[in-house]
Formats: sequence, C-alpha cells, structure tokens
Amino acid sequence: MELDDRKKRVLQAIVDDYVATNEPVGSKSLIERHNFQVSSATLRNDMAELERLGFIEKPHTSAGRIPSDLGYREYVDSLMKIDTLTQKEQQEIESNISGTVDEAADLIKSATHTLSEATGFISLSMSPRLQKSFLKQIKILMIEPGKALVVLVLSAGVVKDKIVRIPNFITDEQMIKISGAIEKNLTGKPLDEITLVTVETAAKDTEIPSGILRQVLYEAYTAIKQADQLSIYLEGEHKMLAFPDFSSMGRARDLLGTLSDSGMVAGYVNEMENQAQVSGKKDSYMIRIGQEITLEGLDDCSFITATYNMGDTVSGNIGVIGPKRMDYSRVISKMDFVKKKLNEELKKLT
Amino acid sequence: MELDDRKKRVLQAIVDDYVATNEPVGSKSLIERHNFQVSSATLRNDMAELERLGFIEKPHTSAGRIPSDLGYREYVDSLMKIDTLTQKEQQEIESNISGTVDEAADLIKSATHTLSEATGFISLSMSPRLQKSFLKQIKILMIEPGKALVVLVLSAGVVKDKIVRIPNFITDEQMIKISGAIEKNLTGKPLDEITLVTVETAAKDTEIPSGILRQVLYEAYTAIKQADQLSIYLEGEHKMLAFPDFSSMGRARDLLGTLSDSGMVAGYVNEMENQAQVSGKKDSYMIRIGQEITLEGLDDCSFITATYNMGDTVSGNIGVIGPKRMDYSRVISKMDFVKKKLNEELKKLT
DNA sequence: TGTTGGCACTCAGAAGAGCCGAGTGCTAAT
DNA sequence: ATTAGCACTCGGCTCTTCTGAGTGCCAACA
Repeated sequence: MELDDRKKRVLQAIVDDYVATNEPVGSKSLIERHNFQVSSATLRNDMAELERLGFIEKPHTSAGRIPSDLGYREYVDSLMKIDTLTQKEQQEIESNISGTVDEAADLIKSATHTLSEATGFISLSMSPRLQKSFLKQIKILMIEPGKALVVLVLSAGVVKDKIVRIPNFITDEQMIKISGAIEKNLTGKPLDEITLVTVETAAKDTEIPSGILRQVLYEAYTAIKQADQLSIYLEGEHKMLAFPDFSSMGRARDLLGTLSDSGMVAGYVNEMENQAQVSGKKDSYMIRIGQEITLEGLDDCSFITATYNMGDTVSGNIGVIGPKRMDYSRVISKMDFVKKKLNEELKKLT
Repeated sequence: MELDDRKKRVLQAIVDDYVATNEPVGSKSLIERHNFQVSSATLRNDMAELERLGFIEKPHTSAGRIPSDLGYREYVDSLMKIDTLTQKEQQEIESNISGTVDEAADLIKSATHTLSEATGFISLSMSPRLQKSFLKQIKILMIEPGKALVVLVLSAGVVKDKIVRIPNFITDEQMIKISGAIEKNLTGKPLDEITLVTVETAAKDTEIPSGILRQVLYEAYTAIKQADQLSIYLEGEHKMLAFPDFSSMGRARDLLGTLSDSGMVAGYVNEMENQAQVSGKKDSYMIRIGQEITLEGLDDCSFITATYNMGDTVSGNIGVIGPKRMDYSRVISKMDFVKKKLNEELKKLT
C-alpha cells in the first residue's frame, strides 16, 4: 500500500508539528501552518485514511492526531531529509572532541559527552570490540611475592592491566623469562585467536617447572580474555526528566531504572549492531522507535546508534536515547558528525 | 535551651511517624500510636513549643507537623539510637562485598553497589586519596616510536597507567635506562612528595642527552600527578524517583542534574571529610541534612558519608544520599557495616 | 503550674457541575 | 475527488461546595 503524495506530506507535517509542539495536531491547524491547497475537510479524509493504515492515532475522540510508532518509522525511513549542520554547530562539536587526548577511552567519553550536549538527550558509548584487535605487547611485572601485574598493549592505542595472583615463590628472573616468552609468541595475534592452549604453548620452551608455569599462564590468559569485555558509558540521564513525555514519573522511573542496568543496555546495543550487520545496513545509523525497543520502559523513546571505527578491525558504538517525539533529522545529523569527528581523532591515535 | 523529657519523646515520635508515613503528624494520631500518658491537648502545647523552638513546622495551618531540618538534626544528634543489623541483613551485605576480587577499585565499587541495594537510596564512593600512598614501582614501556606507557604500582594494590608521547627517536635501550633510573630513585616515595624536580634529579645520572630526557621526565611526572586524581562513583540515582518527596519532577530534575556533575559532588564530599577532620569528629559518620547541604537541589535530601581506609595512610569515602525523610538509624547502621566489611577486604589486598 | 475537655476556626484536597472549544465524522452538494 | 456545513464528543479548565483532620485558645481542674 503506497501513500499518495499528499498523504505523505500530511504525515510528514503531522510528525513535524507534533515534535515541535507536543500537542495532538488537528486538520485545521495543519492548514494554518502548512500551505496545503486543499480544505481541512480533505485533510480530515486523508487523516482518517492514515489512521486506518496505522500511521497516526488519536489520544481520544475529540483530539487531534499523533504519530504512531509506525508513523515515525515511515517518517524516518522515507519522509525526512537529514539536515546539514550549521557552521556554528559543527564548530561546537569539533572543539569539544578534538584536543590533546592520548587515550582512546577518553576520546570516546568526550565524544559521548559532546553528543549529549549537542542533542539534549541521553547519549551513550560502547567500548570498542577488541576481539579483533591484536596484541602489541604483553608484559607481566612482579609487584610483590604472590602478586603480579599483567599489562596488555593492544592495537589502536588501548592499554589494559590486571593484577593477578601467582605462586609466592616465583622469582623476578623466572617471571621475566615467562613474560618474555609469552610476549615473543603472542605479539601480533588478534585477541580472539588467543586460547588457553595458545598461551600455554607460547611459554613451553622456558625451563620453568610446569606446575608453577601453569598458574601464571592461566592468569595471563584470563587477563587477556578480560581485556575485551564490553563496557558501556551513559551520560545525561537526568535530561529526560525535562520532557513532558516523561512527566508521569512512573515512566521516568522505569526508564532510568532500566538504563541503570548497564549490562542489559550494552546487550541491546550489541543486538542492534548485529542485526544491522546481518541485514546489510545501508544507513550510517541504526534506529529503534518506541515499542520496537525491547527494553522495558523505553516505549516512549527512540534509540539511535552508529558505529565508530578504531583502525581496520575494531569498532564500537555511540548512540542517543531520547523521546520518540524528537527531531530525528537534527539528532541524526549531529550524531553523524560526532561519529565522523570521533573516527578522525581515533585515527590520529593509531 | 534544653528540651524536657516528654518534649524529646514528642519530637522523636514525630520524626519516626513522619518518616514512616510521609504524612504530617497531628496530636491525635500521636496519642493513638504511642502511649503518652497525657491528653492530646497537652501534646498540642508541647508541639507549639517545639515549633516555637524551630524543631518542627506545619505545611499549612490546618495540618499536622513535620520535622524541620533542625528537628532532624536534633534527632540524629541526640534522640535516635543506632540499631544493630539482623543476622540476615549482615549476611546479605557480607556476601556481596567479600569475594575474590584483586583490584581495590572493584572492591570499592561492589561496596557502593551493596550500599545502594541495602538502603534503597543513592550510594557513592570516592576513589582513595592517593597522595599519601607511596610508589611501589614505576615502569616506562615503549609502545612504538613516539609513544610510551607509564605504569605506576602504588601501595595498597592500586595500579595506574597512562599513555604518553615521547620524542620519536628514543630507543628501547635508552628508555630502559631512564625507566630504571627513575624507578630506583623514586620507589618508596609518597606521591605528594614527588615534584618535577625530584623526577628530574632521579634520572640525571643516565647519560641521555638532557633535551630528550626532559620531555620523557615531564611526561612521567604528569602521569604520576594524574594518578592521585580523585574520582567519584555514584549508583542508584533512579531510586530517588520512587519517593513521593521528589514527585514534583522539578525537584527530581534538579537533584539528578546536580549529581550528574561528578566533580562538584566529589568536591562536596571532600569538604565534608575535611570539616570532620578539623572539628575532631567523634562519630564514625558525617551527616548533612536538608539546607545544610550547599549543593543545589539537595534541600530535601540528607547526605551521609563515612571514611574507609586502605593501609595506614590512604583513605576514601563512601556515602548515601537519600530523602531527608529517611530512617537514619537504619541507614547509618548499614553504612557502618558496609564500611567495616570494606575495610576488612581492603586490608586483605595489602 | 501543668493538664484537660471543649469549641470555634482553618484550609487543603476531593468531588461535582458547567462550560469551552478544538477537533471529529458524516452527509450532501459541487 | 473536494468541499461546506453541521451535529457531536470530550478533555481540561474553572468555580463551588463539602469534608475532616488538625489547630489555638480558654476556662476548669488536680
């Protein structure tokens, strides 16, 4: 069922007006604000049709119409055109993201912050998926008898460390040997190709008794495996309280409650990313609207994400969560620009 | 002006009832719930007196009384008695905090989480104040030409690292020399005694050209200085939305907005800690009620903190932020127990 | 002097009535 | 297919009234 041109314009106008005013929009106000060359009665017919098709709905009999989830979906898929940012908007974002930061994590955080500031909504970032990054260096440093520090330097400028317990009687010299052997054999390997076996084989030509060795290697292995754990960072949650859409408090609580479970949110972002990969995404962004979001309490939200890249093989996500009654075009263009800048800056770190 | 015994009981009863019901409490309901051996008229006289003294107030003429900030203050200072936790409550906390964690930061986080769960309020923790910790190890590892990693191992099991830029042409051998020299001379020094001069002198007997050396040392120095930056961790913000005390949305937004500025909150916690030190605190906790809190939007909250210890010289804070209409005794006893457990576990890491 | 019963008074909040007006669907004419 | 016209709907605003918990105060009492 294809919408004719005018109906498309009507839907578009309804979304635009509703986003701008937060009031159900009626046929008459539609005529006033947009110059349709027809009468309000005609629009009423169109609106009845749009409602029958599920694109709009009315909160109650005597009110105007508001877009349904499907309506928003149609809007973002085929009706809206993405704006370009003004010089000033670009500058504001640019000046916040670029700078003299040497750690990728800081850069990503500052991009997240900028994104929340620029949109006025909740922003988030996922840490890079490091399974595909490779080990540039690995060192095991003795801290004190029984305790050592595993330091991993990964491609794309990421460093991870972990304190591990080791047998008490291992000496500095032994540890240097082990560390050297592991480093020699694992450097250059992608994280997801490193298994416990790989690690154990890596150190087999040291002449350390295998009992001792095993435990150290096991700890080194877990440190490596922990390095690619995903983490999520959220910012600007409180901004949602400013929107009338969440004035009911119960809704606000559900929303913030769900978001406080960062594991769950991270999982959901991952899912979005995966689905986009499978379906051969054509857009630079992924978007979920209202009930499409399976997280509890986000029924009145839209969730927009994009993918940033760190080197050739490693990527992560940034995203925005806002009321589904949002200016999609503005948000998407801002997110896109933030992503672009972030990619550029990340490249400089490589 | 000392309160006589009955007036004390009245104030106590008012606080208790108001905390339990969130309704202004009147003379009659006071008689019903507590067995005062006098009539409601007598209590009315007492209440008038308490109001004159500023301990209680009425929201409007025809309502009961609610405690004022001063009333709560009197309550926590001299009226309440701290409960002891039940076996079950203790176990719940214990099982969450102890465990096999090797990093102090993780331990503190899990204590914070437990604290929020146990109280139902916002909890927070400050990272340990590391100025007084001493350097156990410092290593500078080459990552690639122009880039190095400074790794600091501090007393009390804290590790910090920082990627720094260095002159391109420094060789591995040179770096090992520099690293060794710094380590030899700085190990064992408290962070706050290390200055740029200390660092520069530490490496002066390497035979590296001083131009090159200077930059590396400067970077090492900033890495050290960055290590003791305070950070704050907050959890459970959304829980506040459940309380009728914050149902006005505007208040909720102000509260969460203020809390999202972590630097500001950290500064305030610091201030509380310092004032407690100066005034020779006698309690194991610090408490600020309502308007006593200078942070914007926390007028309806109480802010309770305690100090945890990591070794002899290093300490940090944990705390709870809840509605000032809270069960102080319960919260304080829980926080105290969490702190105790946290201290025990931290000790194990040393 | 502290305590009590009694009484007039207050006032927030709930409940109900009425109105307004933006918006709708439908019909008949163009 | 479009339009004018019209009867109808109903959320939300205002206004009023009512209710009841709670108060302050006074005069009597122990």
